[in-house]
Amino acid sequence: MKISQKGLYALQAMMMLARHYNQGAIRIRDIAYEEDLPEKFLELILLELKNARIVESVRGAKGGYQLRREPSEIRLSEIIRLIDGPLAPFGDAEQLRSLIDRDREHRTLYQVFLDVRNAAARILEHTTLADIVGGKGPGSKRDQTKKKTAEAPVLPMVVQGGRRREE
Amino acid sequence: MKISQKGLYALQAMMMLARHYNQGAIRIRDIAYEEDLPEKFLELILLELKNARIVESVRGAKGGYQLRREPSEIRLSEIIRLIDGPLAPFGDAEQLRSLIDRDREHRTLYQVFLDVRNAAARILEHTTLADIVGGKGPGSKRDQTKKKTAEAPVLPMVVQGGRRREE
DNA sequence: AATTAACTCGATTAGTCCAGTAGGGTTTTA
DNA sequence: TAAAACCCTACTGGACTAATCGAGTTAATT
Repeated sequence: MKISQKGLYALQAMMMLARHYNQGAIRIRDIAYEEDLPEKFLELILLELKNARIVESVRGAKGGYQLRREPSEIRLSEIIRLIDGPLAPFGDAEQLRSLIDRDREHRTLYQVFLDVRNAAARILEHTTLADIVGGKGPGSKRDQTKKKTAEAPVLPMVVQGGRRREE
Repeated sequence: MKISQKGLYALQAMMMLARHYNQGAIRIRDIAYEEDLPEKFLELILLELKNARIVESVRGAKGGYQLRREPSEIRLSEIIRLIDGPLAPFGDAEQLRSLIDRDREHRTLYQVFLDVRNAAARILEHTTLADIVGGKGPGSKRDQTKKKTAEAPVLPMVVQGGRRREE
């Protein structure tokens, strides 16, 4: 999974909206100015987020954009999937599972790809906007203490013969 | 990090060379045929792998390609970095660390990116060709125990009436 | 020595994606 | 009704992807 410039812009804009949650709609221009993003490009991005029902717009004078849900209810994975596609490093999870079933020669390789996508998913599904804006709320799991690595050990162990293995 | 078609070809070719380790050089044509890869394209890929000193070539009649090291000494991360670049989902690890230091507004976001790249690195640095071809080999530090664990689904994944995306 | 198998490598190409711009159109508020 | 703001389609230059082509070099075999 690759996060594009556009994906980064989307996340930055969403972080800003999360910081101003419940303070009314914010104009594209203000988001663009404060986050230093190209205004017209941002417009496109917010439109996509609106169509995905993650944000909502208020038209007319005094209009702008705001989140449709609490920041703690918006996962980073949702935004990234929308803008940049599946989390897997190759194809998507569904496809990888199918290849693991069907392609005997390469299933171990695809299993590694799936492990990588699961590791990414584990992080991005559990991190919400609230977690990264110093936000409120339950639903958040990230602890604020400083440590180098937060994730559970992931040891890839491929047993020849397509044996199942631990997470 | 995104693995391209070219990256997949590289990994497949390397798996094949690993399976025939110590059996002499193998012709591009044979690799292409057995793995069903475009021959001329594969030629380019093997050239890159040769310049990176991961494989070596034998010229002339009876020539071909072979690994320069044991399969257990070749990590998937090495091949992927060569063909498809850094493992991080955005930029590279170095750059992310720098952004975490310098960009106060977004450091939490970049920290998540770095967590994702570390999770991927943890897997890909520890998985070698030997691990995925059922090879011989010690040399890799994965533990040989197998535990039966039924697939851990990451999260039920809540879709709020939004656009459907696979994965 | 000639032949031939095989790698080497620069050039080219069609298609797609990325990042961003342009410019009207529509809706709402004052 | 006029201004503010979002809505939406179209376009573009550049980079990247996935190849292909073809001439050149090297080495083994006859």
